[in-house]
Amino acid sequence: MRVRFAQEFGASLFDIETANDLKDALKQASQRMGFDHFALSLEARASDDADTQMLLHDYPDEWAKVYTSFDLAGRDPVRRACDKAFGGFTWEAIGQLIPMTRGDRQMLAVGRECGIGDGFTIPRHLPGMARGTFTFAVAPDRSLPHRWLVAAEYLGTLALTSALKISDMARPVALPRLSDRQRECLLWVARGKTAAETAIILGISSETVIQHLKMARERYEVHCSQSLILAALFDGLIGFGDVFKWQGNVKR
Amino acid sequence: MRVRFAQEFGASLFDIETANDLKDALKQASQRMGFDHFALSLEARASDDADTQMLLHDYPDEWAKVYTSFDLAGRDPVRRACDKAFGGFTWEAIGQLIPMTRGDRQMLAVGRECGIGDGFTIPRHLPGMARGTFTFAVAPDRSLPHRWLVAAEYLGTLALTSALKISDMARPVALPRLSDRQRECLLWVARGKTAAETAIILGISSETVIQHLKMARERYEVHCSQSLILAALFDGLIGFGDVFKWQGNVKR
DNA sequence: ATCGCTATCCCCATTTCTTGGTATAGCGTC
DNA sequence: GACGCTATACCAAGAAATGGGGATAGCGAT
Repeated sequence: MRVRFAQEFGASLFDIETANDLKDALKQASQRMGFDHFALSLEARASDDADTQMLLHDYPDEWAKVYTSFDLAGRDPVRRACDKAFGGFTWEAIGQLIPMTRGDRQMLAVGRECGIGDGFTIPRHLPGMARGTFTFAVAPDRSLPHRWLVAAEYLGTLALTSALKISDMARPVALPRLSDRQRECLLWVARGKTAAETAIILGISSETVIQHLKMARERYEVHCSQSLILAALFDGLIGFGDVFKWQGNVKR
Repeated sequence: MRVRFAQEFGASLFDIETANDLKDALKQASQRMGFDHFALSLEARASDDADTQMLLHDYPDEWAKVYTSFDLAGRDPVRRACDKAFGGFTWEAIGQLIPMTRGDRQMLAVGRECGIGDGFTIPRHLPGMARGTFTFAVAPDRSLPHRWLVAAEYLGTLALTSALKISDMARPVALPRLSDRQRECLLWVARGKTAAETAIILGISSETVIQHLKMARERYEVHCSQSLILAALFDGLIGFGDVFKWQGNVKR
């Protein structure tokens, strides 16, 4: 029965062509499945500054207002957990994915006061293209319809696929290209070495290392090494394995 | 019935602790669901370490031999399609995701000759950490059990999660804990702000920001902000979403 | 009520990064 | 050969980070 619903509703998503239609359909479906609210968030890389974000939700106004006006996105534990999970997770299990600070717990509590209780969030990522999340949530006095989570995982994915299609965000951006030397310097800096140390390791002048990093920053259009490292990491140019493994000890 | 199976089998995955047990369980489950074969592939990001790859499958020996000996992974259309889809896709629909060359079709044909017909592949990616795929396949003369795809999307995800857990068991127990303020400062620095700018944003003295960062570095036992950011990112204390959403009008 | 933790603020010396230049040499293409 | 691109190397000024000292106040728990 639930599988049937998921398949039929999923199929209907393919015909949807506007964000508004998608929102209405998702609202209906989420309530039909026993959830009180949904939220779809999609962020994509785009070549120019076209619209790169899509946010559809039927959260209480109060929560939306609090969330945006208090800059809560930056400390949202749900967002962080999304970088740690292959699939959907319930909010009560976030503590198993990431360390929860006091502020994190407080934020969830504020959410409850605004009418958002427990939730089930499905994170999805297309490297170099887009990232999205789909959340099903219930009111504070209710519990998640666990029997629907299997269908939710499926439908959340399809909803994000549909949103991606609608927003025409599917165009990948040309990734900045770094030379081997630039990447090598970047990697050693990411490992915590200074430019001078990197110079010794690579057997070149420290000025040259600085120049390589300078060029790399220009290509990524960032102005500090932190941003450069994060961008390269996000794009897959370097990986955590590259950074941590050389340290030998498996501390992390 | 299918949801029930997905939930029960999914729950059983949490207790699995070795790759062999996982393989046996997946083999059983995939056949129970009407598939003939499965394949799980997980690559944790590292440049040159064998331990960071996991490949579990029950494909025919012949296909596995052809695949590896001809290094077909580099030109596998299924792998390419994985970079384009948020969720599971059937192989017959690959043409809608990526342009199919003659070589692509030929490769699928070779697969059929080796006993692999149609398939349903679920791609998953954790930026900077890992990438994985889970494939359910059937023999050439059979068709995919479409009613099971909803459950497959769910179980494939859980299987990858389980594989990640298994391969990552050397994780340290006690993660350094940062205070909310420390994390907040760290986050703004990761976003490319200087300590002075962060101070203005948070409405505190720049000396205090510096102090918070100092403490955070001490707790993580690193001596530079780069290492601090990477460690916090790896541990899930901050996330890519936290960082990039605030980079002006998002380039990334 | 004391202890531990946190948040806030301050000073200083030194190192490192960032940005703006310039310059040489090699390599492949047109 | 001229042109564009890349890797290499150097200089200088100013901004920023790092590591070493401090101090006060609040808050919750034992």
